[in-house]
Amino acid sequence: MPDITLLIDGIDRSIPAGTTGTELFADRRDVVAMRVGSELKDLAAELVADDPVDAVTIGSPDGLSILRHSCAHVLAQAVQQTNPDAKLGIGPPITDGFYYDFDVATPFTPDDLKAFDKAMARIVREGQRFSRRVVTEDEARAELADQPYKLELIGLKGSGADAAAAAEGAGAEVGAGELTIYDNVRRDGSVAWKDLCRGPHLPSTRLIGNGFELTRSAAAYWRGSEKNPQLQRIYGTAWASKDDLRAHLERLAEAERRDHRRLGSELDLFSFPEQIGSGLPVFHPKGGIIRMEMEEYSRRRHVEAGYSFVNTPHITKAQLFKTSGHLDWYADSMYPPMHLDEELDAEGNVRRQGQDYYLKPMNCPMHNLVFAGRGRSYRELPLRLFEFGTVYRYEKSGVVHGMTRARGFTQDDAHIYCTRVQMRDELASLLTFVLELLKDYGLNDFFLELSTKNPEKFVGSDDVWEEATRTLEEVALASGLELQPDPGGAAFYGPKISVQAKDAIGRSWQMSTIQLDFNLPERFDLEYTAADGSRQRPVMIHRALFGSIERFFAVLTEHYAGAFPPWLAPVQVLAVPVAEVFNDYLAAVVATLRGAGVRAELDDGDERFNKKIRNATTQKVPFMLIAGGEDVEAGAVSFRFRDGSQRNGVPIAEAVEIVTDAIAARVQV
RNA sequence: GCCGCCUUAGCUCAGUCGGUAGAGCGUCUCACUCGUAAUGAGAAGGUCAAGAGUUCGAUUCUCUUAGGCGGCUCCA
Repeated sequence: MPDITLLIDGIDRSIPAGTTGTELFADRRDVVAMRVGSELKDLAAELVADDPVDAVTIGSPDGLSILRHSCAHVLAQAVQQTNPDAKLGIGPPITDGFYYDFDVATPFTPDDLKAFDKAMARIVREGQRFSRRVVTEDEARAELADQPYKLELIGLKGSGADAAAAAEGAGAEVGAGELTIYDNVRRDGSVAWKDLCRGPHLPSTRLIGNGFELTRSAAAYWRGSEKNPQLQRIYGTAWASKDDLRAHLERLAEAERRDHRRLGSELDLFSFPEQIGSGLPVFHPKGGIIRMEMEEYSRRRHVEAGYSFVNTPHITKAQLFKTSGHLDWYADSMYPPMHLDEELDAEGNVRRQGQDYYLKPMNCPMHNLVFAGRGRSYRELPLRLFEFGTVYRYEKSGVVHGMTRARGFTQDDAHIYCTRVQMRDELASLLTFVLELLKDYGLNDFFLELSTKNPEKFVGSDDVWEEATRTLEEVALASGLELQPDPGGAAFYGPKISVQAKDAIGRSWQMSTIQLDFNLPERFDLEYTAADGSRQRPVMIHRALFGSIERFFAVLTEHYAGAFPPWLAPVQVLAVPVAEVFNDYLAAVVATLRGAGVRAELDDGDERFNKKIRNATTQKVPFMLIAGGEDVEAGAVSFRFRDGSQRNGVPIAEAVEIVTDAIAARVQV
């Protein structure tokens, strides 16, 4: 057989024609697939000249996706073993795992999942081979006659529609090019199961090993649309090894421990009283202090940055939201109106027309009224209006989630009115301002996302869009941060940059947004007088830095795992006497600290010393100040820090300085 | 809004195959108190989420409502 020459893992090699990946990588057990040119393929594929080949190892991102996808097939096989009537939806790999959707008469129970887990382990041990087979559309239809959802996917492909776009995850079933079915072949050659799938897959189920686990089941709409039937989705996670699985589960446990809803009640920060209503938080004293510090620092920085402060009501007549367009577009997610001031005569006829009042879902219309309150000169621009504005949105009951998705929340909302010429500088300084401020709160790892025009849905002229988008992009690139495009992701009224921050355990959160608006200045007919005396339309920039205080509070709580840096900590110093006789001594130290503006408390309860240490530790107080006989004699105190380390015999004046310095520098300790 | 699960003391959770309930932590009281993560004893605390139904009897079974959790959809 003639040899062919091709680039294998970057090295030119000569191999016999017809060689498969299996043969090529026979001595590399961690290789589960290969990348041929730009395409991922099964190891069983034959190699041809010219296309460079790279090994895909099971631990690589591609390898893990393949593992997870194969694991989804094993799940589906397990489900159909016990439930042959289950109709198959789609089963793609996702971050950290996979899912598979099934149409079944009754939803799955946790016990079902356990049973599937066991059945999957058996299938894995059987070492079934994944075998790829090209079929024609007619053959596929015949084989999958009892699988309506698969037939629908075939139909989508046949119609030339992009199946991946038509159904999220469906790209895993039918890709571009030929239709393929994967057979799961037992060692004796019999076919255990099959599924319409583009692949690639692991060579054998055995490679899945024991690094997988089914995690939950939930309903999901077929092809992601509320109009379609709901299927039962089973989620699982899968890793290259049991150790990797354990590490993943430990990360989940850590996230669970940091959950702001849990820490919020453990540290007595906030709650959601049922009597008030879903998604409407109340802040307790300790959470209230944190929030106050967050706001105070933000206010100070905004003053320094040349912002003007405004305050606007929570409720307004309907006309304002007709002008802004909210009632046309977003009435569904607004609280319904109260109808006021209607008067009826004795016959029940309307004598005086009533008025609808709405809770505000956004602050911008109010700020526009401030702008429009009198004639504006170009000399006033940029005019930056800032407000901690509380808004109310009637979120669907299923989406309310702690403080990250509430129904009542406070935006640190600013609207900046500037000329088109000023737009670039304003955006550039805004982005710098936003990033600097976020860093002061302890977030350091950012990336940006640029949402650009949706050609189907936008207002404003093309050239303004283009200029604004180009400006946003340049400003974003100049920041040196990673920039991810989000084509078509802009709202209809203007392009947007969003700042995403990664927290201490690597999760990213969307924080600030900076958004151009070409719509509201038109709707409110906003104008300023230019230097030449002409009336001009200002450019409007919406900007929320925290997004919402509640959400930012939640993110910081999870980022710090409740151990806030001293400047934010509700109790900054807890003084713990070694025994009761030192209460007075420490009370004086606490008074000194309070005089220096420190939130210091004395634990003069009748717990024993060790218990007090423990209490302060579980409350995550940054500084514990301890005093006993030795300290009193020396006119000193002893520190115990969060990590358990100590610094004993510190003179009181120095101790106060240590604490006040840490607070002023906003450092973590 | 949709699907599933859940709701027992302030918190975390046992329990009752239908006969009105327990623990730990926390709270309160008393005693104890000298060096870095839990002193001991006692007490209080529950319309078993709310309402309706079935039943001799419901915290337990059924339905409705509210709230929560996990997804889906949505997120100006």
